[in-house]
Amino acid sequence: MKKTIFVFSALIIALLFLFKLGKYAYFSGDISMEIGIAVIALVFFFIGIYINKKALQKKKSESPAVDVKKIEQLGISKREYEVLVEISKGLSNKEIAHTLFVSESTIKTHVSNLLVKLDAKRRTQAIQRAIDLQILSV
Amino acid sequence: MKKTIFVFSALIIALLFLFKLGKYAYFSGDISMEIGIAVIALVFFFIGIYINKKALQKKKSESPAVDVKKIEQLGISKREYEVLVEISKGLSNKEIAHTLFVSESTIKTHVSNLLVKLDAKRRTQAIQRAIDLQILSV
DNA sequence: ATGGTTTTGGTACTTTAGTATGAGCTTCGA
DNA sequence: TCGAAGCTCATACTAAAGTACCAAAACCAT
Repeated sequence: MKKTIFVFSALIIALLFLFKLGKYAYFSGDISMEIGIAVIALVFFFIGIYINKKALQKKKSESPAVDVKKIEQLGISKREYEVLVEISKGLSNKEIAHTLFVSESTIKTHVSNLLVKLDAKRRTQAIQRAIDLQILSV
Repeated sequence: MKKTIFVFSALIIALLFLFKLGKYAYFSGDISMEIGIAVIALVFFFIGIYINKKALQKKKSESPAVDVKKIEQLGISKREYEVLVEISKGLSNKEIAHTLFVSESTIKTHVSNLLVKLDAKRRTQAIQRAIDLQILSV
């Protein structure tokens, strides 16, 4: 929002500046005035593109980020989240146990807790829920 | 590409038209000329936004589409793909059997075939592979 | 119509996944 | 320092998931 205000302020200033240019052009005849108008048009044309691009960049960078707040809200611990990530990669409990250097029993405990906290019956459903909740970066 | 050419042609026409407007404004004094310039600036400002938005829409609609060719290349049949979609929703074999009105045995057969064709050991891995291959719309 | 593919289904079996319960250990804030 | 919370692990189950192999319809193109 602050940036939007700043950009529009800059726009107004640019507009006023172009008014001055327009006046100078006014004294120097038709042809240079047409060039001046063309310059003004092009400048604002690219300003429009620039602002639009900036606005869309924000939207993009907002969506695929992992929502840390929701992880806390769901009461998911760091270790449980690590397990969740490995699940989403398609690993089995045994494989996850190896990559995290713990026993398979531990992983099973974490998975069971995850299923409760994510309100899922299976690990595949947990993946879907996590994606919906923007907890996992797809 | 055709659209781009068309848009730029329209831009040039609009520019010529605004030159005429500029000349009329030239005869009616300073104030109306400033307004004319402002109008020109605003018009091109929004034209820039519009063109940029159109260009980005194309990019977006290109990426998240399901790649039908790859499905064929992998030898995945329609029915098998249906099962794949249900798997990605987090359903169990029994649930998939109900939604597709067949027996659980049939689903197991489809799943086994899918795992081979997707080179996966588990259904969770199959989901990941399918997403990587752009076979599933995330 | 005949052969290839798809879809369907079954049996029998092995392997993962998931639940329930209990328990020892660490960490960290009140 | 005391308890709550998190991490760890085990046992003993039940329930899904997955494999292997077979086989009968259905569908589709030559």
